Amino acid sequence: MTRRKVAANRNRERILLAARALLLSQDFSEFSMETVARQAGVSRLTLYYQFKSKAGLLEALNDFIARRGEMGELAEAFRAGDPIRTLHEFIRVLAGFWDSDRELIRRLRAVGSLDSEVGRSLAERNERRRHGCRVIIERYYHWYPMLPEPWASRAVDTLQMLTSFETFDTLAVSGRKFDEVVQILHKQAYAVINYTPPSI
Amino acid sequence: MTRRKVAANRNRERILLAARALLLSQDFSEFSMETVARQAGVSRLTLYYQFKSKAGLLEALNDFIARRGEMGELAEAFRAGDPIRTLHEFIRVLAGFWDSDRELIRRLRAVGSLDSEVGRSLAERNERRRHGCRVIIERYYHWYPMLPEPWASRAVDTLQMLTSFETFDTLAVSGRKFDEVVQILHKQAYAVINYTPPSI
DNA sequence: CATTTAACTATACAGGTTGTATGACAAAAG
DNA sequence: CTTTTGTCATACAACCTGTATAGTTAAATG
Repeated sequence: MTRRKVAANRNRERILLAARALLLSQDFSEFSMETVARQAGVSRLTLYYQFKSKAGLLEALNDFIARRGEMGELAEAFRAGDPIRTLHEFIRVLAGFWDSDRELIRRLRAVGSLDSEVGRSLAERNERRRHGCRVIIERYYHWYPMLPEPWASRAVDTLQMLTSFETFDTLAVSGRKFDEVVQILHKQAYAVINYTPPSI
Repeated sequence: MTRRKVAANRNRERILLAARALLLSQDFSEFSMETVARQAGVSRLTLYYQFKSKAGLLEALNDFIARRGEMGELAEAFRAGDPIRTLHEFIRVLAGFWDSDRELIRRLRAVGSLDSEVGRSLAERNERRRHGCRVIIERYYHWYPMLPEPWASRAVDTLQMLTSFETFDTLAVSGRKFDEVVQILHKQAYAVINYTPPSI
């Protein structure tokens, strides 16, 4: 990594942080290449040089917040032997990620619904989560083989819904504490796999 | 209702239909007052005369699709004596509404997350749905009084999450048929109130 | 019937946006 | 020492929203 690239990356990060701050401030109309550049203390053309377009900047911002977290903890969840424990951890880790920057994620998703270019990069990450859901259901199916096939596919869809950002957000928006939201999600997930928790 | 108002209302409707069509066409960037006016065969200034601003047009569009449907069927659901039946119908009617114009609703909600003015009008309707959820849980609590209080409040939140557009949309987006989605929602709602359906 | 009013339109404008073209510049890399 | 890379300045085209001003026509009103 050359000295120049290091400096450039530091600049990139400053820009992304400025973009984040402005995306959080009340109205999306305030979010323009000009204001982001000014807030980052950088020329507007630098943004175009680094991110090519406004959509490119938003995609980069999405990757930026997605990369910190996720990977490590999620992989660990899948190393647990018990599929119930894995399910438990999977939900908890994802909820933690959604909770880490809720307002920002909500706005990024909104932009993704309106701009097909940004939308594609979100759908990609969605697909990875779906794969996680499928693996969990398959493992559970292997452990407790009383589940007929049409059921399993439905379970995957339901689990994906329960682990989505939108689900977490609508639960959290009514003021619930993080732990309570996770408890609700766990209980709903039990219903998906017809599991009755031992205690209570 | 004067003859003039009738003609004006017909124009309003033409504009709203044009706005709907353009909001559905791929990219939100194509949605401008100019293109909407052209598609409706009307001057751009007529839009400002009728809706005051772009946000006003989007709010009106939201009211427009919200008014057809909902009211009648929802009220009927609450007339059922059995709270389980009411819950059942409540979910089915709302799902039907979300399904009636999914793409459009998704985009309108996205705009609402980015524009605080449009957002307020969406939050209002959300509050009405929340009230419905509360009534259902309270009725159930009255019928089957084995539910302690912290539980009931949680049930309301969970039910609101399950009946939200976002929940329906993420389930439907994976290709499920409407009836299947409703079945999934019913099953998850049973988990909320710890209800076991009589026949498997 | 005469007059007012409501809905709509035409033109023009101010101030904002994105994205590109062109060229310069300094510091790091080779 | 020469080249490359990241940044910046200025300028521009083509949009956008929202407003001001004034004109038109058909319906409502007295």
